[in-house]
Amino acid sequence: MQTNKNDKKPTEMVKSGEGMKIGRKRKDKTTEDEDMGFGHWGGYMEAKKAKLLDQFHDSEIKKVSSLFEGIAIHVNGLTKPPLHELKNLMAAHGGIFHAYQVSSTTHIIASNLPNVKIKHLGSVPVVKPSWITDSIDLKKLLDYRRYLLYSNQSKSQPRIDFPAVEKPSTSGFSVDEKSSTSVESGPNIFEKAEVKPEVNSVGTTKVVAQQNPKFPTKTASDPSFLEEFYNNSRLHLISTLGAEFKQLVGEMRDRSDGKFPGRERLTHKDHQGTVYIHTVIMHIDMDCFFVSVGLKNHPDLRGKPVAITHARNGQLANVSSDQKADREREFALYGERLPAGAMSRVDKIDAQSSMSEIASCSYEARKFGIKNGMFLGQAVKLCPELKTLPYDFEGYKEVSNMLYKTIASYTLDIEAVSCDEMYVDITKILKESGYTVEQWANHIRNEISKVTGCPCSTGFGANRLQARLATRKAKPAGQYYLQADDVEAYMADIPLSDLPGVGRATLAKLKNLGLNTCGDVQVASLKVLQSELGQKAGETLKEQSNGIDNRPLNFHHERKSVSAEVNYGIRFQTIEECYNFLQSLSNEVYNRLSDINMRARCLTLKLLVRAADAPVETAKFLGHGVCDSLSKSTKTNLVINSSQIIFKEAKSLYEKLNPPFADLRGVGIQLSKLEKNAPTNTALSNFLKQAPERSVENTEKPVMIEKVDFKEKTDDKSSEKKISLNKKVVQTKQSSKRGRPKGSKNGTIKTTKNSTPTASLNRYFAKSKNIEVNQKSQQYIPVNSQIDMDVLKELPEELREEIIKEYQLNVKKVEAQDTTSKPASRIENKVSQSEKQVYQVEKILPPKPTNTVPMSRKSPFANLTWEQVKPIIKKWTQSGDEPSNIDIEMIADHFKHLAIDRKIEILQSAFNFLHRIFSVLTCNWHAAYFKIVDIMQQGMVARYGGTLAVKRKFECCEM
DNA sequence: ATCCTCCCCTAC
DNA sequence: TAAGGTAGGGGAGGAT
Repeated sequence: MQTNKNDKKPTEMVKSGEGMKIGRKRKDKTTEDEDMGFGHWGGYMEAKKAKLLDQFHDSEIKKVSSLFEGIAIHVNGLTKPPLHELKNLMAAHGGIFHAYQVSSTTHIIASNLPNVKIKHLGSVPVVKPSWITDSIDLKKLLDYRRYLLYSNQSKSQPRIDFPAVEKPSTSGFSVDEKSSTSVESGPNIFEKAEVKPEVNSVGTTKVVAQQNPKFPTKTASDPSFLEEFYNNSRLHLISTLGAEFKQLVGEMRDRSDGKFPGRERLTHKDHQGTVYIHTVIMHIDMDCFFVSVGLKNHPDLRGKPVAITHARNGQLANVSSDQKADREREFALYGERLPAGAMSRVDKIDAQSSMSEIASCSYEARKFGIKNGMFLGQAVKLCPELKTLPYDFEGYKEVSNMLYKTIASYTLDIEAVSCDEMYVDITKILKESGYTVEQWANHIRNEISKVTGCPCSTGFGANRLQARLATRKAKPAGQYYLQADDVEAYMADIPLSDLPGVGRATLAKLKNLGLNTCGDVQVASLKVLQSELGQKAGETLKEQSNGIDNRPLNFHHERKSVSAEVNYGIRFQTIEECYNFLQSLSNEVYNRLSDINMRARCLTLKLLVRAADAPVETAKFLGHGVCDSLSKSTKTNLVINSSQIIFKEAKSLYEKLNPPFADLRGVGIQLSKLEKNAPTNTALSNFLKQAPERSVENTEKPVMIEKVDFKEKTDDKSSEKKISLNKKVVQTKQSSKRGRPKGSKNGTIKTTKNSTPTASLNRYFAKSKNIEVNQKSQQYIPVNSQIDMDVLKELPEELREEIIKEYQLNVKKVEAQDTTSKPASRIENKVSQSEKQVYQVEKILPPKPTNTVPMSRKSPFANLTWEQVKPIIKKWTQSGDEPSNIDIEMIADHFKHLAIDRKIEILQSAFNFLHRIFSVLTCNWHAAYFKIVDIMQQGMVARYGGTLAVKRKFECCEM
């Protein structure tokens, strides 16, 4: 329960999910090997780190026996053979592999487990991997009890040595939990571990909660809490799977070859149907997704009221009178905070009711009034014969993948909504195949049903809203096309609750206005709607009530924030526990950030704190109870790209909010203002590694000189003549202390054909040494300001003139020489010797008055946008032999990020670093200088919103 | 006016 | 027992 801190407006924290729930797939320690033959999907594999494609991979494994039929393993920790092999073995021998331990997991495979893990494994036997391999070797399913890693019993109890029970490995053999226990006579230590009826008739079966007092229940104080929580959280799974499919669609579109095997298979039936000219949007949604998947293994329950929950029974045993009193108190408080007119989830439950949430329920259950998100206790009151099924996260993932794979074989005009729902623009499909909407609907629904074994419903319309509302009518297991002519009439009777965006609060407000259907809203005053719901929401509601929806499908999803929050199991007894958890959460959220190769600029800490009048023990086991919610975000524009920074900022925000840690009930970290990380460039990073003294942190200030003293370069005789700056050069400390880059010898530059990018870079970096200084005079001077004809030629005429004028360049044509051994322009390689012309700077810029960045001075590139300049530089870098692999965009991007950092040292380092690179690229120290100023200014202006503060910040940065 | 922060609301 | 996450749209009200 949350309360707005300011207006104390009561709200109820209700998470009602439609149907699909699954848990975040923790990062598999194993990486699946490569592309498994799905050409269409193959490239995605590398990028996704084996997430969604795991299932596809599995499907490629040929089943050779049914040895492990009925067995579902979860591998915990490092094993020999490793996890992925065990996985493959299971697939090959008819077993099931669970990436997470779920309630249907029959065995945990582990080679060793720390105590902390053991105590939370519950009742599932932990078995050594050799059980699997030995069984395969002997072609018999061996009794796992010989392979137990440890005994689940209390240590005081004697370990019983069981005789091996070996069963023939006939294909129909099933090691069902119940049947395997029957092997033993009388009670034994394993019985408790194994008797766990999967299917419960909630109203009748009563299982006494078993809790080993030696192993107190896990809360967020436990280091392994986060992982276990995520492994069991349906909401987490829904979220992460949804995000993954959105990303998947984008990636597939990027990699698509434009061929769709499914679509090609559709026969052109002489185009007997209508040829659709107008856009047709399909909305496709699996019917009570979790239940449908669960029923695949429990066909006996088809047609019965079924719900997916964690809890197995609707009534709790052993509720103390204190607990009952607390519950009543919390429920009352809960009701107080409920928005006026809103439905409560707790008004039909009592102190004994289970508060396990129903993730999904069958249509038969819905007839009793049971809804997704309802507490099991309440549901059982509505329908005592309700059957419950445990979660099967792996199964949901598998079906989701099949669903998306099926649709993707027809089109990639897909907007992923969640793991079981998407919008598809089928206009092209209809046009090409000549199918009518109805023919297509039949076809695709059949195929999905065949492939997934689960029913789905499809709705069609001219926009997403219409398609979606059509699906409502189509459900369950049906299809409906809402035609343009019918929209108006169809909308009138639609209840407002059916509209997307109309949830509990909005519905209550509308109800108070006497509005119940879209028809009501159609004739209501827009002003009234807006004053009640807000500007935007009022407008949207009005439009939607008329069936209007102008939002196009979004095929490419771009993430705007990354977050991780936990509002369950938060019970800290010390501040250290709290900070430790914050650290875990920081790691988690950082991993997600780095998974998508981004960095952030803003961090928000979100806390749920027990309301002052709420009982300390919540009604729901380890729930958050009635809470106030607080949030606070960072105000600096600090680059957030490590878990250390995340933790530091989160901790600092926590200290600002400073709630009593014992009253914490929820913690979340959100990162926003995301930016793409500069793509990693191996050449560049290798280069930096090889020349650490020139890394960003160590580069020196730009060179300065007292007098305009020139002299010929000394490091390369043959190039000296080209350089007209025949003045005395004062060798500075800076240039002399710099390490010599690889590939250069005595500062001379070897030009080698087929040189590596790194060598190239080094070579040119060495050349940038030609910027030399005399530190007495504080003047900037480009000692090596050669401007190639080619460079000038690339620029537009006016710009060329402008540069020459602005820089007062008296360019002089110099006879080309043999320069193969000179540190001259990299361009010479692509210009024939006779054509080669090098212009030289004869007149140098006037002395710079101060050592600050001359803001008023215009860059030679000032009239060009960066976008215009980029292709020019790109051309230089791409067409020549060198520096061939420098990605100019990457460099610029890299610098933009550095440039917008507030820290002056970093800014300055950035400047120096960028300057070096650009000097190399342009062979024009001065142009490079101003280009960088531009880039950095752009970066800062973009970041700081063009305020005066930007200029001040920039100006005060010593360069 | 416009932006930023701290919420609320919604969807799955 | 129970696993109440996560991302995005948007608004109120203060800061600039």
